[in-house]
Amino acid sequence: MTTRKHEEIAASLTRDILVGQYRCGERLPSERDLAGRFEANRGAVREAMKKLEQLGLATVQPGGARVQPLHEASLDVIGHMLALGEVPDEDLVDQILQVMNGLVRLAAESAVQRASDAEIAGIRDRLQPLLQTDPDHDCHALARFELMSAIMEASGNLVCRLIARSLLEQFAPRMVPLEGHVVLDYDAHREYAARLDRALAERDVGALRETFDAMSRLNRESARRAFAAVRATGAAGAAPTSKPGSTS
Amino acid sequence: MTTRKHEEIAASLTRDILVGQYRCGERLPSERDLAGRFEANRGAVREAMKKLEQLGLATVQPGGARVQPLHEASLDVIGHMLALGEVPDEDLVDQILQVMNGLVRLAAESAVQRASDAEIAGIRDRLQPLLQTDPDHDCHALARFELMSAIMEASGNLVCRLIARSLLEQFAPRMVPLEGHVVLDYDAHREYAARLDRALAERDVGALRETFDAMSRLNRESARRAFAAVRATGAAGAAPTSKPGSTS
DNA sequence: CGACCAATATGGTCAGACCATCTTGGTCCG
DNA sequence: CGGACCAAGATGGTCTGACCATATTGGTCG
Repeated sequence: MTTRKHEEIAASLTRDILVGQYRCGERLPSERDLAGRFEANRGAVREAMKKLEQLGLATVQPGGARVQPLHEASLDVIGHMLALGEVPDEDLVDQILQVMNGLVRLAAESAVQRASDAEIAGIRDRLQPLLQTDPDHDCHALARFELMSAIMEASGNLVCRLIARSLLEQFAPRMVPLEGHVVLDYDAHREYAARLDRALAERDVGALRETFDAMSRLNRESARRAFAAVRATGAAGAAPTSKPGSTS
Repeated sequence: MTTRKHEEIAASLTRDILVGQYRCGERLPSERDLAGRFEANRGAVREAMKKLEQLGLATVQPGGARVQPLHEASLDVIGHMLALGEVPDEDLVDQILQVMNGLVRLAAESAVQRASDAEIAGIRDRLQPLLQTDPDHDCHALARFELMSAIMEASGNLVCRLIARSLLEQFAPRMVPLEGHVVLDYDAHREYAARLDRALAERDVGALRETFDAMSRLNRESARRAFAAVRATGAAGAAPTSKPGSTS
């Protein structure tokens, strides 16, 4: 292992806080204390505390560091929460899917209203792979990702892009354990892609919204089935039930 | 003097990057070089670089730090971008409003579908101040904020909450210069609040969506007018530090 | 019992050094 | 002449130790 003490310390403390080892408002051990426990110098502990503060999990002040309520944390905690168990928390994944779908919908609306014909055409090009009878799993996933990226870029909404990118970066790596259990309804995707193509061509915001809402339901249902499949196979895996939505 | 060298350095570098002083992909000066320029310890420069990396504005690697494309940055850059000028960028504010409105709409949908009757009642309670003929500016703003918070909490969607909170924390402080130029249509707000109240009571998702979309248009238009007002007054004056009477 | 104050603990900062790795520039071979 | 190769310098990463300002803590005094 690459002697990166501060990462090890930060990961340990992050996990301890997220699973409730340290309660909200409680004081964390002092930096010198932690340095002793982890057999590291105080600089390493200090960098770890900086990371905790950046994640919004704790506030570091002269006199001691205190744990903050989860709902005041940074968006970046999502990745750590997803990584708590071997399989991500299903409720949290559903929340992410809802937000992601909402953001893409918003971006698509902006794109339809703002983007040039060339940009719209670019999006529709990315839509072509989804219109074909192409059951290849990876290609389909890649096409969906590129479609989303194109929509985000054409939306001209930087805020939307930043959030979606951040969420996706934390979300995607943790979905690998479920990848094999996802069964997509390619026919439905093809149908929605066709509707999307038409809505884009005619710049029909209403149809766009309806289609994205339908795709949202499809994606969430698909994830739900994948979790059910994982539960059915991996009965031994025990995930600590840390519910999002917490104290006040 | 804050004597916090690393904050000063980070702020300076952040600003330089955001205004295009350093172009994307370009190498930043070395830590030792920057330490010399800012007459600071390398540790301070190092902490500043950590901050830049956390903001997603630069990647620090052995061999040098390089500037990253803006669309790969963290959501936290929004606050710095808003702070670039005396008055925030209008387009960026509109993007934020769009995303915030979308998030609240999503949260409200989730709340209507998931929350208990007591929680829905709690939201409707927060709606009461908006239903009265109460032209007080600050009270109205506070009521809208609390309504949003209640909806976010009742949604049970942690992701939504974290994003909205982060956005609001960066957004709200920068809106102070425009505060005095915002003219709200209280009648329209009252009408929408009534529709919202009805939609919540009947858990009518369709009506909820329509109302939030209408409120989104109202808020964006309100912001647009405020910017126009600022441009009209600030064009001649040098220092637009207007104090419109009441302080919070 | 409460207010006050000193001793202690804690985080914040700084300085200097060493190490692993990347960059850079020259050199050597084909 | 061009490309591969290698050594020297530069750069970030880490560690050690120390000092300072302030918050905490516990005792003391009124």
